[in-house]
Amino acid sequence: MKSKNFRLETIKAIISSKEVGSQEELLQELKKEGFKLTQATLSRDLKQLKVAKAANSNGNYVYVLPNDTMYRRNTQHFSVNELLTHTGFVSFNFSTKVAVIKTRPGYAGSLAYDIDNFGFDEIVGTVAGDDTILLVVREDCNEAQVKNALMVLIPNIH
Amino acid sequence: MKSKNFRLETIKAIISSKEVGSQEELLQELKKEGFKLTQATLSRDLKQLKVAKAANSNGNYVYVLPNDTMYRRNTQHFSVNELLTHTGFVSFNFSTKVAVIKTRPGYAGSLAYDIDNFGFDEIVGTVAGDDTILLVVREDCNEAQVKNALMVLIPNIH
DNA sequence: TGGTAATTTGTATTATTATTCCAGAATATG
DNA sequence: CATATTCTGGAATAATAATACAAATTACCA
Repeated sequence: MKSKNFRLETIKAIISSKEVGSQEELLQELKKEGFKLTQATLSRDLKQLKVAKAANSNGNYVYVLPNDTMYRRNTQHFSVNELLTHTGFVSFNFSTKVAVIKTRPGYAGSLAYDIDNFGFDEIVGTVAGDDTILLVVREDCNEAQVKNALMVLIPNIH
Repeated sequence: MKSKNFRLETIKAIISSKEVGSQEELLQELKKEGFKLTQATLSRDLKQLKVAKAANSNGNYVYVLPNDTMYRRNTQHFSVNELLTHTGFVSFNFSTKVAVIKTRPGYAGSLAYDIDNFGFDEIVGTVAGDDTILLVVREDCNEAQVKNALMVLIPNIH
């Protein structure tokens, strides 16, 4: 029981201390630590550890340790479209190149994040509190245009 | 600029609502939503979104959305061995099938987690507070055995 | 508006990872 | 101790995902 668990611990330790991009690479690191195993076994280990591989901000793929939030799913089964709708949106107001979106408490951040991420041409930037988002609108855009654009993320904006 | 961002949003929506196990599968879902694209493009999308793939508790591989904690690395560069050592361990005491580990404040949870995960035969279960872990020890194990076993995780336990 | 730069995409190919089959070790268990 | 269970390597192979390259599309600016 010792050897395997120790190997798994070591894998976690390696992954959490340095960026590893492939199983080959990880095998090398493990070899350095005195382990001898094949890619097949490592693949099994990673599966058991639920280690994931994803791109980092540098555009490299790296292994990452799992955490519970990763696996959280929207239990309520909405359609994809409905899902996109559940943004906590409450109201939309416009005033001279500044738009204000009110959301349900706590929703402002994530909605603003989505808006930022979407990269709307019409929107210069956003600032979010807990239930309010300020949108700075591009000079040559009007309320209708902004509303229209946001409809992709907030279908019930009208 | 619209089409792609909308596709990315949809990918996130799909992944966060159902378990998807391969890019092929995800392509099908996207097709259902009216997108037409190739595996190559999807691969690039997933890279950009930093979507990860890992095993879930059912032994299936699923895509998971990234979260910041995933990418946290131990910046201080310890050797793997040193890393395994930094558990916040402070002291170990034993009293009739119950062991008590004191840790530095805040470390009890993660150490207990590691202990649980290791699956020591000698340990029936653990309960952790903020700086204290209670270990319930198997009837036929003594202090030395437990200490010995734990040494894998806490090299400086002696 | 025309033209160039930058981004996005598909195709084809390569790289990487998961799994299979199987037999032999290693470990647990009673 | 004997048997059952788990683990592993070896050797492919199947499955999956990443990318080089060129074409197409879109953004941007004088």
